Amino acid sequence: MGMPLARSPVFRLSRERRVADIVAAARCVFEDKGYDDALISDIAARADVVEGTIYRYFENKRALFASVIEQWYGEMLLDHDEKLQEIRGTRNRLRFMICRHLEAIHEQPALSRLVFQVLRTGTDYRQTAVFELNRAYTRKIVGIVKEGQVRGEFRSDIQLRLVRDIIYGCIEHQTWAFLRGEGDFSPDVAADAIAELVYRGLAMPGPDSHGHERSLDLVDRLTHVAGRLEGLDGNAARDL
Amino acid sequence: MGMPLARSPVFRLSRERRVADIVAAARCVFEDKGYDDALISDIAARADVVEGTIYRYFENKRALFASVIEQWYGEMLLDHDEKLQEIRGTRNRLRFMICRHLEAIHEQPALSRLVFQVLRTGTDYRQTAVFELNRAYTRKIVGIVKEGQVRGEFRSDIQLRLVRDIIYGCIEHQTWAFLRGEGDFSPDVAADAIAELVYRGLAMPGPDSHGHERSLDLVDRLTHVAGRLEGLDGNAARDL
DNA sequence: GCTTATAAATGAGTTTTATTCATCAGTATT
DNA sequence: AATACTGATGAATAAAACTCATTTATAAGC
Repeated sequence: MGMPLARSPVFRLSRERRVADIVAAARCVFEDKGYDDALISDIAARADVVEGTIYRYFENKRALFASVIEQWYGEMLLDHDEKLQEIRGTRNRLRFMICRHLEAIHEQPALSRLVFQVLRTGTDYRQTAVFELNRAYTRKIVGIVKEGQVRGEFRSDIQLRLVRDIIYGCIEHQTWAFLRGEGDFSPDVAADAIAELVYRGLAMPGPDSHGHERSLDLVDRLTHVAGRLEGLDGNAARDL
Repeated sequence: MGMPLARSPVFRLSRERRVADIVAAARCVFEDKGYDDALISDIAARADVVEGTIYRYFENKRALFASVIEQWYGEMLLDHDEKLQEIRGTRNRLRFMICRHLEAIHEQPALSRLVFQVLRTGTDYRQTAVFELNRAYTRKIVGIVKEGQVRGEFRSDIQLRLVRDIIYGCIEHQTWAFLRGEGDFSPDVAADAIAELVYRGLAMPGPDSHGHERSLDLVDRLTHVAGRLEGLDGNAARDL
């Protein structure tokens, strides 16, 4: 029998700190290896711990991955709300939401793909925190469409769920080629096209509907801009 | 050293027959266990062969899965063409395609889910036979829309790719809850709703009233100016 | 300062599965 | 009948997720 090997010096961290380190390491590894090829041993090495340590804090690989995504979603949703508040007009608000989603995918293709591939396909998806975050996010779109209905821009006989599915589904489908690494796309251009088509599909029927909603939209924007020009404080000046 | 164990009697089949058996067995197992939980040993047992035999005919688990899906797609596309030929009218034809896709998902939720989860996410998807079959399928939708444009029912300024993505994306998104086993849906009802919205989004706008051109023109100019003044977020910035 | 309880961390297993390979044995060919 | 061919076997290998008994840094109580 050999005598016990000397252990490498052990650094003990608080639970929070260690968890944060592991999640950060996992995020890197998942990003550049995908889910299956990301090894727990890779993650452990990058986080400067041993494999067993990871299982002290996470039930399994999937749970660790879920934590990574939760963190990412949290970051994203933060600056979202404030920016949306500044946007006036149904059309612009709709376009903003669409564009944001496209941008998120464009900036984090690897993580986005994994959400679609790994997380959403699980039967336990509804119990996930990510599911809840997603709901909060999609509720905003639904809210915007409702608003449009109240203002008389949109027909009131459309199912809100359907609109949500059209928007998110289209965005996703449109980005699949990019997510597989086949070429690039412009979130701005794509957002314009999608918003246009969706808007038209929802708009009130009638010969002048298109012009009508656009002028309503414009009145909003001009009101907003006029307010800013009238104020002409430091903020507005910077923005010009 | 022990003497060699007696082998179970060996049944030798033709290559084609054996492959067919294995694919059939694999399809069953994938259907009720999903991809990860479907073991090669399960499949081998159901096909009455030993694990090694499977690797004689398929490079790996993924390739076997791809074969299963190919077979399924093949079956589906067969009766598709003839039925479509009987349908008259752009709107009906569009609705038919949408409904068919919804029905396929409704009838084979397990396989559908696996296509989305396993096959489409792979970087080698474009090299797959399934990819080609999918293209053939989507080309039909594009064809119908083009036809609609020629007949003057649809606007001609819409991107065909976008229409395709809207339709498929929406279908998919709408069926995700079902695919995770949360409740049911009616392909017929869903098809109506989707077809309606899409049709409206593509349809030619109604005739304009007098003098409307001018105000539309003005709206365009003001919109542009407003965009420049607003230019605080990345959205409006593109107008500069 | 010393003892002791707590929980962070280790690293050597265990288990589960896909995959490989040397060998065997029906079937067809000469 | 001898030979080549190829379908089939099953034991072995390998890769990775996951477990656990043990160790030890840190903090709390005296």
